[in-house]
Amino acid sequence: MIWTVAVDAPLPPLSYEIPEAWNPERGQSVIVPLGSRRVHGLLLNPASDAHSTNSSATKFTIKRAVSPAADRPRLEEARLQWLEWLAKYYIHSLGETAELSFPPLAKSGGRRKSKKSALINANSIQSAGNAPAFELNPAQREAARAISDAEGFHAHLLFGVTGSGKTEVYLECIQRQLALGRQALVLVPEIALTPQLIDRFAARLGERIAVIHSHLTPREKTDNWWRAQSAEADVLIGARSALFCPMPNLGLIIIDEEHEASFKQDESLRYHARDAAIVLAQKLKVPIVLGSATPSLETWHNALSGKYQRHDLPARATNASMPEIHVIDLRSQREKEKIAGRRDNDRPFWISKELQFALTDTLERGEQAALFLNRRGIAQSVFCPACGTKAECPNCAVSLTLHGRSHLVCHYCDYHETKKEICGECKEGEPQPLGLGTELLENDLRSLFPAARLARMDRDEIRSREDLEAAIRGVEQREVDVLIGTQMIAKGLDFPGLTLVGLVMADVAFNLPDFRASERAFQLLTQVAGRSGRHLEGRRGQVFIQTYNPTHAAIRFTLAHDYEGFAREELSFRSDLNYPPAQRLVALRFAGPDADETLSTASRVGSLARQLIEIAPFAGRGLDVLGPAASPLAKLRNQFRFQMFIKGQDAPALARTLSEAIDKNRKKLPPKVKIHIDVDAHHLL
DNA sequence: AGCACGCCGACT
DNA sequence: GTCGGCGTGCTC
Repeated sequence: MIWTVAVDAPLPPLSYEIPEAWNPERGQSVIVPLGSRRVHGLLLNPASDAHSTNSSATKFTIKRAVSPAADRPRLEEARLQWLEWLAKYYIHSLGETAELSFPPLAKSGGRRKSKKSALINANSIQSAGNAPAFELNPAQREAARAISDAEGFHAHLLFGVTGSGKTEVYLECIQRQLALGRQALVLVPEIALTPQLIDRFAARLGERIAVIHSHLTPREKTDNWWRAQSAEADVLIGARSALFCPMPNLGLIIIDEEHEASFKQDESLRYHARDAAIVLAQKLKVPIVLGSATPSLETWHNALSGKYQRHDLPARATNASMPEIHVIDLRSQREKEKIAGRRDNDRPFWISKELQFALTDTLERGEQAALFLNRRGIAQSVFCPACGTKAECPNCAVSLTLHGRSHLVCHYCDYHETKKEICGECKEGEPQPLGLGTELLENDLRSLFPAARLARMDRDEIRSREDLEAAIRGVEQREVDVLIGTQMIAKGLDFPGLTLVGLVMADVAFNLPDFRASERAFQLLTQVAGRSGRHLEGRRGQVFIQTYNPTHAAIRFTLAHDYEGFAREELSFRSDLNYPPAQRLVALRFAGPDADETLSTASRVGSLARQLIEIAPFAGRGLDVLGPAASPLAKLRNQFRFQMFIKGQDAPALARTLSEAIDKNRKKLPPKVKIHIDVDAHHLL
């Protein structure tokens, strides 16, 4: 019996002989020979005789499968169709896509108890039964009811301001599903998968939860996968990859912080977990909830058009008010100082008087503050005042960042060198630091507030999940007065003592050559601001945004707590320029060791794309090809980078056709130039 | 992707 | 003499 089999290799499905005694069925896994190796394969369809004779006429002989894959359960039809959709839409091998549905190791022979308790705090589980029944407020109750009442596929947007208690709505919806004997899947951004979140779920749902994320060991992943797959766990909480776990009774999918960029995978299968989850929910005919205080414009667009049903949580769940936001214009700050002819000697250049006073107040009250800056290190770069030379990475087209007193580091590869006392170019000037980073903030604050206990959270300080957890615990237990951090402190953290947030230089977020920069800046500003005063009563949390560009839309609308206003303005801009969500966008990336060769390859693919647009079925459908042009990060790790964009509703379809054309002509193109197609690309640098 | 095969350069 | 660099081609 001949079957087409999706093999775990970057190849289209291949034909294999499957013994009838195995009772082969679509969706079953087998082991097949491939060249000199043995790989996993997924049975797709029995090949019709006509087909098999046809293809066997073309020189290869069909091999026999080795064995059934003993510990891989059969995938159900809805999941198979979903995998087929994923592979086609994101232009990736079906076999490699299917491979994501299975755990990295073989099933263990029992003794799994100890691992699990290490993951989930025992105290939280114990309190599960007697956790006080949480009183939902009317908005939460109405949202949970509306989401739970509808049967079958429905997409919901839970639009709740920071601190509005979206998690309580999720929990209510989950418990209703569990009562019906179904399972639930909760996807959260990787960074949010802290004990803070898991404990909260465990406290309400007990021990029947499983967790999957990239910081687990293969053994832990495998064990949690089996607990969800066997329905020993009712709820699976995980990062994007958890979507692939074949849960048998899935009744509800939740995507928390759906706007988060980390839901888009940037290599291999370049899927967006939120979009993939929507399609999975459709195939499984189950409801899906997207939650955010700052929805992605894609999601907002779908809510406006009625594709998604919207539920609002307009106020914080506690009695706390939204924080009070102050915008500090750094330009006028400079002016004032010039006029005064002096500046306070003890005040670092990056902190305004207003923010300094607010910090002093907060510390005197015994409350906590957080300073946010989206940059690590001491200084962005060092430059020579005599000849103007800037220290650059020899492997990447980026400047070297100063860490500590004299350590120059590349943030994109592992290159580092020691800062010279005298400029290597002109042998005259002494290289000076330029700009600022979190490490500098920490140093300066240490002298400014010697009594304050400081903690820094960025990629230099926090290298493991354990570090992250320890740092969070430190702030929770009030062992820290001022928290200094990058992106890392922006997301989902809930610290009751935190009443002041300072954004040291908001501009870093929106001065990027990416059409989503403004959206991301707004989300970041709103989310960071949302950490302040979440549990204050009778007084508002304080937020200071320092910027050189106070009229930027991201700042204006954050100041007014006006997501809808921001979305309206930004959507009209996107629509004018044919950017998503008005149109679809596909990025083609070219990377190779030789700039000319890489560019000429990109150009050839570009003219191929333009030719394809001229012919059916794409002709006259408003497709646009932009570029190729050098990427904003023109060289990384000695690879020159160029990119090209396809815009238009049919962009993914054109990309598929283009991909086939590239494959067919692959031997005519230089082998060292890597070509990647990114459907619905998000990172454009 | 992974692996074999094959063709050149530089060592024990 | 052979070890190993990677360019090329193939996998039912």
